[in-house]
Amino acid sequence: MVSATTSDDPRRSVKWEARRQEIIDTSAQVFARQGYHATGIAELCTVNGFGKGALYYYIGSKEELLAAIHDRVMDEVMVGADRVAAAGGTPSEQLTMLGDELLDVIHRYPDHVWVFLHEFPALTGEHADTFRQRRREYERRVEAVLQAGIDAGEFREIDARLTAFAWLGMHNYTYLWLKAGGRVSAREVAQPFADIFLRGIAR
Amino acid sequence: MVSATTSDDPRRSVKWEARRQEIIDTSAQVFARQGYHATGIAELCTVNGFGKGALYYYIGSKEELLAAIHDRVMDEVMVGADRVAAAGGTPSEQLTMLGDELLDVIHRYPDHVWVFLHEFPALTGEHADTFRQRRREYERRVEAVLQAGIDAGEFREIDARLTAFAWLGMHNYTYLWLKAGGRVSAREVAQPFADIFLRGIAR
DNA sequence: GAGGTCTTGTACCGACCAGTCACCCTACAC
DNA sequence: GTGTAGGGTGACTGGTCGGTACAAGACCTC
Repeated sequence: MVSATTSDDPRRSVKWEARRQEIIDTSAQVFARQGYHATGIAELCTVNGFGKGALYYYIGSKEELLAAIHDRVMDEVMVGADRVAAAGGTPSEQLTMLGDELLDVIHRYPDHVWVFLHEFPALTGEHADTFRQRRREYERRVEAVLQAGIDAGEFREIDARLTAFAWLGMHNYTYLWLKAGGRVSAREVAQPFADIFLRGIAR
Repeated sequence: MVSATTSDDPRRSVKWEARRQEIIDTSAQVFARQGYHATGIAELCTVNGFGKGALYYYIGSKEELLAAIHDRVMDEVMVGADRVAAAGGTPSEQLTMLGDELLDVIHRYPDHVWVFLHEFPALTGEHADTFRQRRREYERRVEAVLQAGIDAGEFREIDARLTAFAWLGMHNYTYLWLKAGGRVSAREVAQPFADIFLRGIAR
């Protein structure tokens, strides 16, 4: 899974990349709090401590910044899914691990995920296409695990696609209240969620 | 549950109320497609077939229009919850009915629900307070049914609050693909969802 | 210190924003 | 015929928007 975040321009310095990442992370916080459209470039300049010229030197455009936030989330989610696939195990174990990984990302990047789930319609053109494609790919991974469980007789005869959406909704919706440093850890949520879901679809 | 949508100004004519409702519904479609901030008043004028003056004659302000869309959804959801409470039955039956009602609203008002789930952070002041309060009230209803099931020994010893969020996420997330006139009906989704969830939390 | 590249602040651009205002049109009452 | 009120228009306002141009400072290499 090649990262879509890293600039494909090798001429940029390491320092440039680092600053860009910082701007992406800081801006994600602001977008999460106020919304993408409600946040002006001037405000992003203030919170990032740059003038407009410097900011645009790093971000290209406002939408590119939004796309970078999306990619940051998708990168993490996909890396997690790859780890799960590499680990192997039964479909039940795979699904449990997927939940662990997904909630871990939501827990570690609450602002990025908030932006991701709220502002994705603001992406246009190629950005929108790329995003939809990656999101769809992740959904298919979940669906595939469910289908494998059905085929193996581990899960009952459910609609894999519909059930995948149920699973995704249950987990993604935690973006509203699951935060790093909050009352509960990612694992403390993932465990009971996996309990409910696996019992729910077990043969 | 008194509706918060209906204007509290009794001097307005029936015709005025009807036109206002039409504008709310049409605007919800546009907001759902493009986003609240990305949609200008001028565009709302075009799609609704009014000049600016006439539009403001009905909506008061852009945010009031957004609030009206939110209220429309919450009204429907709350009416559904009241129906369920009035119907009685075991906690399992109650939860099943709540799912039926909720998905029915999402199915019938996909645009309103989309706006509701994406743009609620754009509400400010009193609008935001009212909305948060009503939303929280619905969450507590779900939580209460779960707690009743635990107390009755019908469900196992789960965290009612956490489980309520799981249930809400699973159902609310259908706003992404569940549409009136679509491939599947609300009931066809609610049934397997209830299956999964009730098995998942059964003692 | 010369020359070049990287980095940055600022003035500025045209477009668009939500909202207002003075005025008009039509229907109906008397 | 005149008065009145509900319903409607669209030009206009002050401000903000995302984005650009460009001069100049900072820093590196030789």
